[in-house]
Amino acid sequence: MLEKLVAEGIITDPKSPKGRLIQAAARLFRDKGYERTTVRDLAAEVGILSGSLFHHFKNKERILRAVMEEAILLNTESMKAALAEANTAEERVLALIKCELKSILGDTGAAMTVLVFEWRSLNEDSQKVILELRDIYEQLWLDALTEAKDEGLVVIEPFILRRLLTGALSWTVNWYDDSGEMDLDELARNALSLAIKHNI
Amino acid sequence: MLEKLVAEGIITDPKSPKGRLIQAAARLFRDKGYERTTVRDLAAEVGILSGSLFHHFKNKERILRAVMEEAILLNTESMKAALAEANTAEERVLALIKCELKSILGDTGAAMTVLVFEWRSLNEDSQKVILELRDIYEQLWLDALTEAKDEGLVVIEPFILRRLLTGALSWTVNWYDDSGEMDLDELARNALSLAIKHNI
DNA sequence: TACAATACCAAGCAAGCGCTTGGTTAGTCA
DNA sequence: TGACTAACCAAGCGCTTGCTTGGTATTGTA
Repeated sequence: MLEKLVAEGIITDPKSPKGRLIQAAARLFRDKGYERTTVRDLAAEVGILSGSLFHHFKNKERILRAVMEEAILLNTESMKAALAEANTAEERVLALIKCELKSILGDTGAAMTVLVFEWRSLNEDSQKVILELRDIYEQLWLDALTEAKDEGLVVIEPFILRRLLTGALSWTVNWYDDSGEMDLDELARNALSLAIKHNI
Repeated sequence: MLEKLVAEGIITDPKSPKGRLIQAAARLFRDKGYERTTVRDLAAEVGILSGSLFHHFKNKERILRAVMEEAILLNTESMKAALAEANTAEERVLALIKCELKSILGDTGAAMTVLVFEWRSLNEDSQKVILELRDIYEQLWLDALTEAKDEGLVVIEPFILRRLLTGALSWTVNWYDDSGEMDLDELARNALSLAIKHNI
């Protein structure tokens, strides 16, 4: 999946200098926030001097944009893949929940957290770019939830439900501990039970 | 309620210079973020020069702390009041949801948003102080949700449910528009239906 | 082996930052 | 009236910030 996107030039190779910089930026932006992270912090993290960053990106904000852009592109693809393997409406909703939780709590977690919490640090142009990518991503959610609503699995309006779920899921980054008792699948089932009325 | 807390010296009078500064800081910190808000921004907002801020607070971080401290104190009191008027477990959960939504989307919304999203800008000491106040606040939630679970209204473990709800509710600040079709009561009922199994 | 293109260094600039200092003004109350 | 205090000004200091510039290694390709 990742290799394919790298080969297509959609995502920067994480082993390249630029790719490693994007990864490091994601971590630092999540941990310290975009504003508190200096270009010197970023450079030190990949072992270069601060001025050398600007060989890879024209300014600091573009690094943030790259982090967000690649995160959303990658996770849109993995959601599509997960949807393709689900057979019922409920399975599709659960698949999306698992996918989003994995993206938030797993390897791309840093970037996803940045995507959610550092939005306002983007300039107008960048916001437009990311927004278009988000729309594609969100449409996958809306389609699945609308289908679930049509089948009577869900009572809340799909786009309201999605927004409530967005908050609930993205907030997990602030409390969920994957070394604790509850594994990610169980967390996903709990989240599913917010959305769907089971008859147990 | 507010007058009482002001009279007791728990909350700064919002009409005093210091109180107006806290209010303005809440708005600016929400809109621009703590880091992006300069002491010059803060001072200009209340019509003084930047240096004069430090007559009221020893440093910028203490302004953030004051914003958070007063927000949580005020809203803990209003939650207690709302709970006192509810008669069943379900009513109590709904009361807390409404209360939290009001605090996020109403007058204290700026401060509550700051409380949720600017946590890491507090230093260690301040985090401890605010954490103690949060514990009191969260215990009100846990008690209500535990009661609901005991009565079979809820299937998820109370402290997991609370955390999912925290995210869902606090995220509303990013999308809910009170001039739109859905009023706050309906939003609260939607949120309640995440938590509680109805037999409708 | 020539030669770009890529990746980086060394040094530092201009602007903005939080905060300090010493002093002034306006209001309160004995 | 005079002592006291809360609120603020005027000026600027020391530091950090994002970013620039001109040059140098390193790498891939023919």
